[in-house]
Amino acid sequence: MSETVVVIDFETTGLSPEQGARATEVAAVVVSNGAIVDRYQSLMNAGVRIPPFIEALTGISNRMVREAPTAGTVMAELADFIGETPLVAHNAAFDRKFLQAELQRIGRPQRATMLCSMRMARRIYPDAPNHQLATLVRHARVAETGAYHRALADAEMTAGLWLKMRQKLEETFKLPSVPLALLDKIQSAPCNGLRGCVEAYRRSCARK
DNA sequence: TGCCAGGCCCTCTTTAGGGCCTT
Repeated sequence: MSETVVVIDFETTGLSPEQGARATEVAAVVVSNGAIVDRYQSLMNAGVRIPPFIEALTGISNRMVREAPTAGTVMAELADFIGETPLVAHNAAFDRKFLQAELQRIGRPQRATMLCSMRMARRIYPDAPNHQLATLVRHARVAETGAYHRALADAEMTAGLWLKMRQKLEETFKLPSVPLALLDKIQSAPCNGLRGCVEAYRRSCARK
């Protein structure tokens, strides 16, 4: 039994909302008891032009977005979908700033916590060639569910990676479960502090 | 094609610099 999380992924027109970048697509998948149990995905029309480089990167064209629901409509649906469930994203700092910026535009502050699968992977797979999502998916033998740089496929593969990392922690340290509180401590500790985090967690459990 | 930002992380470090990662 593991706590439910929502894995989220944004495709955007650039790297920073403060520089005018907007979301073009979002996906969120609910992960519960070791599997994806629900999905949300939508392109969104924020009324901005997608640069050619981003069109080539994601395959999301200006024409596709023109025919999509407005960003406000999609973000309201997304906010209802995720509620206050803890979130996970690959390089969460990136998705967090777009989630906050887009929700702020519709007056829906985001309260859920967000864990980072990339920070977690740096601690659990320190020997991976690098910690890009695509590399980690291959390294951890996660099923590839679609094209990279599309929101639903990236969210699903991040969810798969998340489940593999939890499984590896359980097997390596003989843990009956891996609570989010422990994962939060692991991702906040130094990269070489994984074992120390787990041992501290064991001691805290033994005292209870 | 890859710059734009910014937080994380390592090291030839901590009074800093540069690579990684996301689009």
